[in-house]
Amino acid sequence: MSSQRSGVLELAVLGSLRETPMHGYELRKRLNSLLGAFRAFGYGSLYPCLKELLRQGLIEETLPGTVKSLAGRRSKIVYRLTADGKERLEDLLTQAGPAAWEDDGFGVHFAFFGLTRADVRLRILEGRRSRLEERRESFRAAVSRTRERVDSYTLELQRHGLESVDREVRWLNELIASERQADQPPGQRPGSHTETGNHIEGGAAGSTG
Amino acid sequence: MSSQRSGVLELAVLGSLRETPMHGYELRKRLNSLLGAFRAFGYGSLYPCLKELLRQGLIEETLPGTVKSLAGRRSKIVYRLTADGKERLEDLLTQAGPAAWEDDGFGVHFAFFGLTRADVRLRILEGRRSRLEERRESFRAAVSRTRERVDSYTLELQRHGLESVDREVRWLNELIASERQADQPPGQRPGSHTETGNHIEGGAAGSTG
DNA sequence: GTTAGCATGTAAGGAGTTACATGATTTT
DNA sequence: AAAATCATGTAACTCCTTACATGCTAAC
Repeated sequence: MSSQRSGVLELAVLGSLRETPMHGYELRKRLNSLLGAFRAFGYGSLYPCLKELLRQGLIEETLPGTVKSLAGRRSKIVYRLTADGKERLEDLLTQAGPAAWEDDGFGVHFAFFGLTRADVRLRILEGRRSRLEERRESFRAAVSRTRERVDSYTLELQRHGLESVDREVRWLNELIASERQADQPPGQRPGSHTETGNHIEGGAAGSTG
Repeated sequence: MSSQRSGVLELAVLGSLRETPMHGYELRKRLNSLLGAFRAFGYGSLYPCLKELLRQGLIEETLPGTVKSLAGRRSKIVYRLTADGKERLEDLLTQAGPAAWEDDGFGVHFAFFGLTRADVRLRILEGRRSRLEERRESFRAAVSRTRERVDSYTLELQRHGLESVDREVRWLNELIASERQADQPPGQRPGSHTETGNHIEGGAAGSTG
């Protein structure tokens, strides 16, 4: 009701505002285009979240005009991170616990990998992989356990699920290898991974379409 | 709290109990092995749901045959569908609305395709495909919109998402083709655009039932 | 001068989850 | 007889969703 303490939204909002101050409406569009696959938030989620973050002093309103020259438009409230908000974001980005391995959490964390420390990135990717490997094993067990007692749709569901999980594990393997390789040269710190830094390209880009 | 009116759990529980009467603990294991990829329910979800279904008269308790002489205290409660429960299940299985196209809903509906009418199966598969095609388009839009302004992780996330969605669309295409072929015998479908390129031989069409 | 879309919110509540509590039965 | 696991439940809570309400403003 009154306190959105954790969950994916807070991270998504803080992460987005860190890069670009925005007002709520725009934020929602950005978020939903960024995370399209995983989630889609409504205003009913966003505005209460912004309100709560404001109350906690993690973000602040900046009246239009002070930021970019929006030529006198009013009734827009542009939010940006405060110092506390940046600290909080750092905390969230550094938390590589189970929440970062579940479907939603992983998607959001990955979306902000650009702001995340290299060692944390690796821990999240590996945690996610373990999580999926568990799932894969339980799938395999299910398939072999129910091989005869089950109709063909159930079987197909499990088969397809198994294949999807398997694919994602391989994707993660490539990402992890890529991260490790980028981590090899001593002293290489993130900061400019635009074209030549620690990009992902080689591994995961199958480009088969 | 007190009423689990809709949602995936009800369908999952009714569908499972239709095939085999069970007690809660076993039901949970079955469910989580059946749906492993999509969801995993805890007892805190299941027992309240069973309680509510009982209250609605959709399921009933049946005492296990081997009851040890325990005055008033039963150790296992086996549930099975009532006539009303079967009716309700029919209803749920026939509902091919948006809820059956979202991730969770689709998984559960698909898991019980063996109990679902052929035309409803087709509608669900096609609805799901449309849903994913929408998602794919919004992904494509996002990718081309942000091609230059975005770091490589975000790009990779979108690329991977796009590929996953694409794969699932192809999977659905095969399933739909397979369903259509199994549906052919009565006669040709009038005015349907058959862009059917590849069908799934020995695939998911119900031959094992 | 009214539709369409931008922009901001609130109240109520859904659909589970988490943590906890307890007893029965099987295994060691 | 201790440990493990089977089995059933509840209270409190979380995180978000839905439906609603409102005003501004750009466009036709």
